[in-house]
Amino acid sequence: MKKSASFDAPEVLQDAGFKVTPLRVLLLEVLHDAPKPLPVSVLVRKTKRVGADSATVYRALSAFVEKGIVKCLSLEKDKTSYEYILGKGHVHHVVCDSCGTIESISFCMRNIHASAAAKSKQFKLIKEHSLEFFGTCRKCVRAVR
Amino acid sequence: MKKSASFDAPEVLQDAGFKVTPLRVLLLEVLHDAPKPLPVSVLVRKTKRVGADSATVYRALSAFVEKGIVKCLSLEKDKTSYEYILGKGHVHHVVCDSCGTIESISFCMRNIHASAAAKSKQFKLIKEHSLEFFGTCRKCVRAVR
DNA sequence: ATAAATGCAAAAAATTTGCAGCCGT
DNA sequence: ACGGCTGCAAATTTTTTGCATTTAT
Repeated sequence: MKKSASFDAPEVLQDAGFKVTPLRVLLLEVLHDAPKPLPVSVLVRKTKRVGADSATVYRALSAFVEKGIVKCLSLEKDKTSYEYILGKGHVHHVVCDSCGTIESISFCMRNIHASAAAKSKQFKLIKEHSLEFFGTCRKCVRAVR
Repeated sequence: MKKSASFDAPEVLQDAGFKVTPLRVLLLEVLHDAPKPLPVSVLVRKTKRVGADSATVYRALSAFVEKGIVKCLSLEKDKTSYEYILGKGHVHHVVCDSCGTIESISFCMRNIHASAAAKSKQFKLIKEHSLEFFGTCRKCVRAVR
């Protein structure tokens, strides 16, 4: 298996003012290469190979979030996941309510923030949104038949 | 302070096949009367007055979710909340990124499931979605000035 | 009567913190 | 050399589970 050819994790780390350590490089590569958000459990497991402690992983993830490199989200109950977002446009997800499979999709809605702000009493300006879909994936639909 | 005049918690419980116990009645009323999702910590605290243990609250909440009476969601990191949904249409939320205030808003998007399904490879049919907005509420905008 | 619901205690899981030492810059 | 980063251990917080007992139907 090959690493992404064009992604330069050390550069991203340096640009964000971080040191280039083995854990953070690996963590960033794993996150960048994933086609969908990865749960903490997976990130902790994958970084065990460089001897990383879960506490360090949590700390690195928080640091990444602060710099806007990754995003934290919880699509499934009691399952926090992280997703690489730097430079990427807005991404949404579809979650399988049967097996938990997650697919990322791009989906653009114009003026949605303004429309939402118009409905709101307490907010004048809305800056972000998250949109997630739920359904049963083809594999699980087949399994039920 | 008066309880909602028309909401009959015992009836909802019975219809769902549950027993009508003090805790579950109170819990359901609290959830029903709230204009926004309530975090577990709040629900546990509010039900302490009938001597409820947090384990019992968790169990009741899970039971409610299974019957489709309430919905579980986590709008803020590491903060699981529950919201009454029985009979209500789709509700969305706006979260203040500064103080965490949550406002519920109604917001309808036609054909959004079909549009999303069209973008997806792994899903043919999408059944649900969640849409949450983030911004800074008027109070916090004022505070920063 | 009987099955569901509860309280209590204990366990398990998830996340955070303190601190001394290591390592990138 | 400095400060960020790390490992390790311990503390917190959140959620779940087992079990004997109570309670609604």
